[in-house]
Amino acid sequence: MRDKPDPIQAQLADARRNQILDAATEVFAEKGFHGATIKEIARRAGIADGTIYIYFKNKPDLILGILARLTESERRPADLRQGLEGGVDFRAFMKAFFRHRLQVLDDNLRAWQAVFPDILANAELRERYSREVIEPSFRLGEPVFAQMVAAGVVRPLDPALTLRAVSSMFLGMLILRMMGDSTTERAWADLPELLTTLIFDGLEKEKNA
Amino acid sequence: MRDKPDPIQAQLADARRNQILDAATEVFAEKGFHGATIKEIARRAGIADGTIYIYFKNKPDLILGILARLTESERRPADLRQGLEGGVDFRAFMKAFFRHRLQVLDDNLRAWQAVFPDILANAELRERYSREVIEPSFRLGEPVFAQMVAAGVVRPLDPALTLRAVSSMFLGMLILRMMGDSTTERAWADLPELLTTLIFDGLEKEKNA
Amino acid sequence: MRDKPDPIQAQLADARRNQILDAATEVFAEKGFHGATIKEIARRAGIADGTIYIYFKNKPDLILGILARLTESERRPADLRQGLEGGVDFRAFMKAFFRHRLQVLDDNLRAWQAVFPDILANAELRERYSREVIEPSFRLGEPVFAQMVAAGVVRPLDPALTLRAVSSMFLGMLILRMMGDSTTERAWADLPELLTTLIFDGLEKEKNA
Amino acid sequence: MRDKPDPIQAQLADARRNQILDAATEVFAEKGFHGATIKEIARRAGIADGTIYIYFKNKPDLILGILARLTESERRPADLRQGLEGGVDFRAFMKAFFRHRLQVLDDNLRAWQAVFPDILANAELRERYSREVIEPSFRLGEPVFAQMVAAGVVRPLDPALTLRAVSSMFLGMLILRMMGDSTTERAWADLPELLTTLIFDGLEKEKNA
DNA sequence: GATGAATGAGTGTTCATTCAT
DNA sequence: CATGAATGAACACTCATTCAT
Repeated sequence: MRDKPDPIQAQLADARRNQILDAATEVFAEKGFHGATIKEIARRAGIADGTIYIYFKNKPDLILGILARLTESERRPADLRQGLEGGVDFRAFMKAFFRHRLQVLDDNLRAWQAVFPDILANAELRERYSREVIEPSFRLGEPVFAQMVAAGVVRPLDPALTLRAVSSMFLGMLILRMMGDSTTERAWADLPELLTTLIFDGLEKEKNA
Repeated sequence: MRDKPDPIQAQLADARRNQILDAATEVFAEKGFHGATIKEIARRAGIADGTIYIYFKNKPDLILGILARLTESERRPADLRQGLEGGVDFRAFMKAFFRHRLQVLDDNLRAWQAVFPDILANAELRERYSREVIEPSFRLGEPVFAQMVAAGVVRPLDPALTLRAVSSMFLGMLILRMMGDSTTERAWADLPELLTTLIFDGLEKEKNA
Repeated sequence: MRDKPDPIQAQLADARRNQILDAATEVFAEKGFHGATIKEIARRAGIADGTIYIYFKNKPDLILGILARLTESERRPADLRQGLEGGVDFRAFMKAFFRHRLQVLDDNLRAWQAVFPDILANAELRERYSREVIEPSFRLGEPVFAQMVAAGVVRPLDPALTLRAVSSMFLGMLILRMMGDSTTERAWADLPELLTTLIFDGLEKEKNA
Repeated sequence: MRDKPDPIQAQLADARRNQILDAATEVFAEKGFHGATIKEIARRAGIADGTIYIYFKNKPDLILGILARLTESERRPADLRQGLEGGVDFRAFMKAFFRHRLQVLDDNLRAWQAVFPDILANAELRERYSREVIEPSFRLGEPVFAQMVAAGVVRPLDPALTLRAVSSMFLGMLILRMMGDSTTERAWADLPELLTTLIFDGLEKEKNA
């Protein structure tokens, strides 16, 4: 009644939260935020409607909950040692990094599908996500890229814009997946190689003959 | 007394339709499809609620109307002569093409913002758009790219995937704009150059010293 | 410009009114008063929506118009000479009268179908029809029946009630027709004989052996 | 904790359903199906609008609900022993049967008023009611009447038609009640006797002097 | 007179949210 | 905590009616 119950209760509560968020993710992904009803989410989670409101303030809060799990999962640092053993090969690092990003996107596809349309549609959510996730992420990446330019590893391009262009490519591929493009889905495993070639080497043939 | 009225009526009706679609585009872009109410759209268009239903079957039909205007506008062929004078320089062509695409995206930004979240959220719309716009567009581009590979102009990459990757980059940049990213907005005019360098020349520095 | 146009105009106007009432009768009969729309009635009459409002104050006024034509048609006195030639046979008169009533009901079936449900549903119409048609009709019939009782032609039953009972039978048969009962429809021609036997002679077998 | 709740819940739900149907019957009877609003029905039932939709799919479903209660109530078999004690007097049986039918009609007057206009107006409902109630009822009665003809108890008339004629009389009297005819209302108790005389003995005076 | 585009009041229905049990 | 019946605000949509042409 004082110390013990807490951790157990907390774990149970956490399990419930995740159970609800799983159901919400499914239903949002299938029908969109507005097409989904609390009733359906509760049914899918195997609980009563009202129970959802014990764990979440309201329906939009479910989106925030999914988004939080999502950003946390995306934030988990990659283990990029694979493919980087023996030497500071930037091309190889890039490919490993791309592979990791694509893997994470693929893992979270349903969650993105659940959350992304509403991020785009809802001004408040849009600004919040921009401010809290996108901008910080770019702010982190820009000096890194600038450093690489300075080190002469990559072509001297505008860091902010280049970063956005490369990120856009992943964003765009994610959306193709969300649109159900089967070609993209089937070839997902080939993307690290292809994108690395495209971005690192360029389309132009036989550059260094 | 029999010939004249028809075209005039048709023109008036067309004007009304566009007036309504303009208002709908604004409101959908601001509040999303479900956040927007017919009342607000009518108010914004300066007409009565009921009038909308003379020109459109129902609310979803407004999205289809916006989408139709959008795809028509996107379909209009580019005049790529600028920047292509004097020689068949593929890099220059690519840049001109990119500039045109970006221009069109910029012109239609509000319409995309109105329509895109719902395309992602709504399975029916998603499939329809995939089938009617995206797939045909890729089907058109793939042989062109394949030809360029065969001609030795570009590196031998999988056409379907490469096309998707490049398209994704534009899709992604569009989404960054929709997210309100000010950097992307400010530098939109620099993108043709940057993206061309990135994709055609690659990130790697000094490839052909 | 003063005298001549009038009758012609009046005739045209009358034709239009009837054209509209014909269409309204059809549509009301098919879909009921509320299920019918002015648009559909106008379309069926081959005119524009607004035109109806030149000839009728509003939608309920159409019901009154149909009802007026109906009561007028029902009021037209029967020519009961057929079957009454040679002698004052009351049974024969009754049968002739029944035949005439049934004929009129059959002629006006569509109009009844159009008008009757709304008479029942609408308190105002109900009271109006009771006051203006039903009650006067009974008030007319009661002394006649009373006279026949006095004359010893028929059994001494309460005139008001007996009249109502007999009328009810026709009302009920009309409703069976409106309900689509095919037996009643097929045997409509046999009804005068049957109803006369039933009411005049009674069910009981072989009364006067 | 598992057995009890169910029956109690079911009973509560049933009470709610009936509470709603009672209110709907009143409002439909007063204003007709289309004149009645869900708001008014809810107000009359002392509940919120939305609650109605927990128990009924939609507004038409309320009519079906009233109709179901009505047909069930009409189906309850009569206890015809009264007036039949001591001998198989068919005339007495008929009178008792008539009395019972009239009693039931009187009991359900409001429900009939609520439901009947819409049965007449609505083709779907009309067919359904014909098929499910009227036709089976006649199919049940016809052989009974035919038997009585065979037994020589009644005059040899077409069973199907005679049955319809007699039923029509009750249908018609019900409609006179619905029309508000005060004479019919006041004399309702006298009807069994009168109708029996009319139908069994016939109008003709002194048949068996 | 005739038209039919425009109007906007009115309503059935949904569904997020609450709260008594 | 869990439930799910009840709530009622909100909204898409219809359609009788009007009126400028």
